[in-house]
Amino acid sequence: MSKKSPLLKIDKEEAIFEAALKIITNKGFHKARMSDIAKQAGISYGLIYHYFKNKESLFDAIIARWWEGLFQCFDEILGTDMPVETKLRKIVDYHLCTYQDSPELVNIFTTEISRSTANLTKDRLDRFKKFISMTESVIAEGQQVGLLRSDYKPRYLTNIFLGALDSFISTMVLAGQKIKGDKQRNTIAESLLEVFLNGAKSR
Amino acid sequence: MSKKSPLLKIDKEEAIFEAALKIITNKGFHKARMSDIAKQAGISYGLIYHYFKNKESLFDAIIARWWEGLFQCFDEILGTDMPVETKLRKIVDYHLCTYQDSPELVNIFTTEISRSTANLTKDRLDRFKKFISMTESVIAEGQQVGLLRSDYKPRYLTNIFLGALDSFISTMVLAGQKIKGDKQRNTIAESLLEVFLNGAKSR
Amino acid sequence: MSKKSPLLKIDKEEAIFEAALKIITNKGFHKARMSDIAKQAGISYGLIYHYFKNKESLFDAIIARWWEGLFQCFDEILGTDMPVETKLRKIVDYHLCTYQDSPELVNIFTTEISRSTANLTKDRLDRFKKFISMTESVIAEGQQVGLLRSDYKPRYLTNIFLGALDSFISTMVLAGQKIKGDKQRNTIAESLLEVFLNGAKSR
Amino acid sequence: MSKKSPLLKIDKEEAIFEAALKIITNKGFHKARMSDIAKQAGISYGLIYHYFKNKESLFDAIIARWWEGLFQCFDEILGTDMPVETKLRKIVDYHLCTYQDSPELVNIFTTEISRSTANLTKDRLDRFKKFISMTESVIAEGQQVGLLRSDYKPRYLTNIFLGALDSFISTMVLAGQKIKGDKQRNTIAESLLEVFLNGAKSR
DNA sequence: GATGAATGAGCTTTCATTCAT
DNA sequence: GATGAATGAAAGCTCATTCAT
Repeated sequence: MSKKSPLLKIDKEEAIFEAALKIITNKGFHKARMSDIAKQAGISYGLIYHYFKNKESLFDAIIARWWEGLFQCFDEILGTDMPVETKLRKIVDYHLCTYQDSPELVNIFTTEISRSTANLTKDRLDRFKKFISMTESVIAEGQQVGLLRSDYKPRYLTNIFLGALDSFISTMVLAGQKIKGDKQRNTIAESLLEVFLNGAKSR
Repeated sequence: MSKKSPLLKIDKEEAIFEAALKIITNKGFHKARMSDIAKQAGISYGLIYHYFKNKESLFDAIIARWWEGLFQCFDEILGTDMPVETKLRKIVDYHLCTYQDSPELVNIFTTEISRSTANLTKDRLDRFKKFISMTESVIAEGQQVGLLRSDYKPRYLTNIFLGALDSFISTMVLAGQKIKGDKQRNTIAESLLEVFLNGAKSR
Repeated sequence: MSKKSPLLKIDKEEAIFEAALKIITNKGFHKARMSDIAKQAGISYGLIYHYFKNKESLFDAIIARWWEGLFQCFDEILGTDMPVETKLRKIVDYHLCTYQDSPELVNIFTTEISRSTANLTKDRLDRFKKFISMTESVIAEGQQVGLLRSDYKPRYLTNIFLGALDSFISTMVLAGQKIKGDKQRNTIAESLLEVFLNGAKSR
Repeated sequence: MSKKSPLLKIDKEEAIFEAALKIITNKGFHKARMSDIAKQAGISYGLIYHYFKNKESLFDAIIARWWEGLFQCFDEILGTDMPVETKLRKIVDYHLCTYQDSPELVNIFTTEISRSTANLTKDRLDRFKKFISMTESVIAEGQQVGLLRSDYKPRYLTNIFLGALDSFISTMVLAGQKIKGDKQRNTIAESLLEVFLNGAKSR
């Protein structure tokens, strides 16, 4: 990149990663060219293949980063006795925080995975289902403890919960909006949760 | 009458349309080949170009059908004195009914337009924004008449509403679920609306 | 064409012919589409194939008309005792008169045959060579009777003669100029001939 | 040094250039396939696109080489006090020398540009007109200094001059003739000029 | 005769991937 | 590690030609 301080191996891989994020966000996976990514990363395109097997695996690496963070989030949630409200709040926070840090990562997840049947491999779908069902287990717990109404299937409430969350993010993605600071992030999280909890609360 | 009841002109165009719906749903717009579509429609691929200028305009025709129905739905809603609940219900119904009739159409809208920045042309984005803002006007009306809480921006509530709706559909799309009959459709519509209205109700 | 007076067979063939002239002139043989020609002729494109075997033979028909006129011109020249100046003048006149009547015909001959190796079939080349050699025989006759200098090969003088003639026409073709009336045609013919005869005259 | 002396970058581009010259000469621009050119150049056809944007620009590169040489020739002519005969001789020489070196280049210019309205873009036509008018300025100078007769428009004499020149070359092109050595080239140049100067001389 | 829907070979162009240097 | 020249499969699109009506 710069003449004076050449990137270390790990930095270069990261540079490619970031470049891919940006390009895939802008053009979509199919229209993103390896040469675009290389140019964005400031390297020759042949070099990408030293760090990533091919375009697909570069894509997988991106998706993996999303899932790793998310599943780690669930590790801190599942099987604990923290209140259901807090668990849901943590799920919301993971989405919003990641969006704050790397809107592109969330965008790619939203556009290329969570909505696209086209890019779905077996692996990707499995992880997606796992995510849904882990969320559903939190919702179900909420029904068991009497926080959420039990007259709807947990899957329905899960859909509504994740849908509202996803919609916020998608709208911001489409509009190119950034979350400005932690305060705005909190407002969004709170209104999201409150409407959901209120709407779905047991009575 | 005829030996094997050949398709009329309009039917042939419709056959291509349906084939495109199916193929694009399965493979996504970019991986969908014109030759796939032709094969699915049972015609030679050169013929597609008699009915549609190119791949893009075939795609546009698909999207147009979605928007036409939706905007017609809004024509019946906006500027009338029907209750806000009914208006929201009609929006939900349009989505679910269309999904019932043609899951592929809804799928394509969901995956290729409402979530994808890559396929967004100016025209497509404009229609999308129009849709959001018409929905928002219904939500805002709900706030004015005291049905919905006014301490959130109408745009927030709109996101939550559309997000929940969209999520239901996306989940069904991903899982390949069909809506089985009008009864199930009603159940979904009602639970969706009730949770939203309850969660967002003024107090 | 018109509802009231449908074209006779011969007229329709002529209409196609004229349309082909115009389209090929404008776009060149390769870019001229049969559908362009049909549209120009006011008929459906399938009908062209009732009158002409295929695109190539339509092209041949055009070229044939040129050659027929030209060879008829030579029939009136060769083997007669008319002065060489008159003979040359007749060759010039054929070119200019045809250009006056149908600039497109001359244009096609000039651009697609007399200059293009690409469109040269054996047949076409043979007729072209025949044309050159008949002209050369007139030039040679001029040398024998002492009108033209004999220290150059007849082929050289032929080239100069035909080149000057061709150049006039090509320039007019490129510039889209028409010959305005017989008077201008005469002026051109005379200056052409005078310069040539004077330059090539025996001394 | 190297195992089999691979072509340098510049050589490879030149190889494609030469291959294109040959193929376009044989088949014409429209029938010349990129794959033909690649095969002729001994490379894969994808590689052509590393060196030339597309077929059109490969064509333009060919034409550009012709014009560059020609306009350079005029640079050495215009605005100098060299005799008009010498100037005309230099124009003739450029054509004949180029033909000697690269008959294909001259052929393509002659067949695809100077005679074809089909391949004429605005740019190409402009350069062509520039060429005509620079020649005309030399002719006009000849009229002013009393070398050439002034009772004809300079444009007429220009047509005759360029026509004779062009015709020689076209005839050789069509017949596949080569200019054998400088001596033959001189003979052609001299006879061409003498006939023209003599025919057009002032008296 | 007349139409234009239907066919499919054939072309240009793109771009992921490889590999010699 | 780094480069970018080289490859060639793959896809969109065109259009001459056929043929059922």
